Amino acid sequence: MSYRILLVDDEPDILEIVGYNLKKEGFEITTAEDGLQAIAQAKKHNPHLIIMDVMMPNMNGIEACEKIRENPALSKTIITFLTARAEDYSQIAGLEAGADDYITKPVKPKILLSKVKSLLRRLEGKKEASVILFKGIEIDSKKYKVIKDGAELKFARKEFELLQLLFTEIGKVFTRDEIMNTVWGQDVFIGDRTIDVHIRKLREKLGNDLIETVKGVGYKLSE
Amino acid sequence: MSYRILLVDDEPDILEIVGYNLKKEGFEITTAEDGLQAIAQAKKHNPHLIIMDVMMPNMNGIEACEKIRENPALSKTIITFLTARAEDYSQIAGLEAGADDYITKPVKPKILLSKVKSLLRRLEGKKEASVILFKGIEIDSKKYKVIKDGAELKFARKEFELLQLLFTEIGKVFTRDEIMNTVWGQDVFIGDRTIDVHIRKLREKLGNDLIETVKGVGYKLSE
DNA sequence: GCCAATGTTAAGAATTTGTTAAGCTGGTCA
DNA sequence: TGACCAGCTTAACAAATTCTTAACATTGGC
Repeated sequence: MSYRILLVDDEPDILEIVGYNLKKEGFEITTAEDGLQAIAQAKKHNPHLIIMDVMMPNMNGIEACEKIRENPALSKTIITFLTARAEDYSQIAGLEAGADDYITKPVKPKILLSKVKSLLRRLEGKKEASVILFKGIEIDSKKYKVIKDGAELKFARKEFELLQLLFTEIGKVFTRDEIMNTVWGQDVFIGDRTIDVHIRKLREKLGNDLIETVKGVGYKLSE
Repeated sequence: MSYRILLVDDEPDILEIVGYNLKKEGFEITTAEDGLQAIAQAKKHNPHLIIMDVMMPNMNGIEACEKIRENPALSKTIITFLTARAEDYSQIAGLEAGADDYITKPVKPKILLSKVKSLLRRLEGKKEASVILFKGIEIDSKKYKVIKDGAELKFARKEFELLQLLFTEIGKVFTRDEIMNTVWGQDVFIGDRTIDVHIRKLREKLGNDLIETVKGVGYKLSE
């Protein structure tokens, strides 16, 4: 049996693009264009996962999420918000509403997929350790939060994703290629300096001795 | 980390179809259109698996396979031929060239996938032993790190790669040609002294009695 | 002892990375 | 709608490191 996913967004374009990508992977897709429809569809199809825009007419995503969470029949449904805010991930209201995760627009197929898969994996019983601790730095990839010495630090999206990548394997050298493919995606071309600039920002916030340059190869977390 | 697969065929159609199917499964795909390209890509990306057509311009698959097999850095790479001959596996010249398996055209996605997966399963067990220990020297190729007697030593890229090569087979003599091809690549021309200089730097850092000169032949780790 | 192969050294070429500031974009808010 | 803003990318230059070379010294096998 394949997983059922409910897509909710008031822009038909988004529904189409995201829907296409998910269908290609074998998921069963249902769609809705506002919060009210979303609730109706959720009841009808009992989806495993709901990907929902926050800003919508009739009823916004937060409210819809709360309503859905009140329904015991849907207690196991995972809810993810789609949000345009690329600023500070952790600030977004909505975890309180019972959401499990966030996906930011513009949606990148690769990231979307890996996220969807990782979310659905929970249903199979496997849990992902979403919090990593190293050198007094705590990364909560579920909440997009970084805490250093007890204080929360703010990271822009690319910065966060880059940091997250480096933390996936502490000490391992990530080549520029790997970094580009993971953070920017396969078919995005950016200049070499761009990665440096992001690394610099991370160093600015986390100190100079966390990230080590391996000249000619890439970057790594220094142990 | 996902598996890297190198696809080699002179027909772009094949590359596209097969590539599409493999990407869908989460593999990282690189492509090449003849034997020469294949060798270059293999060196660059160090794929886990190479799926290669036999008949190609510039350099055919058999030759390319032999070349790749000569490269110690690619010793763990699995090579599979794509062949139109549905006759008798044993007839096909090529196992001698070091190939691991055959896939016959026309390629059926399902069969391809199950074969690819079964081939890659072989690697699971071996799981890149990325750390080698010898004479109190520890080399971690993932982390680009060398530890001698507990202390970490710094190596520049070429130095590290040269050292890494020597460690791929302890005691084996590596000729200057082998060293050049592996560390510098096929089409780079450097003077003879260059290798010496790098060897010297290694000796400087690791002691004079680790690397032995075999005059007229090359270098090796002394046992 | 001769001669080709290798060792050594330091200089400067070449490459890679760091830094800064400016421009662009897309979203937000009045 | 338009001004504003944060985030991303780029370009240009600076700095740092690595790589290569050339010139000369030394070695070891024949």
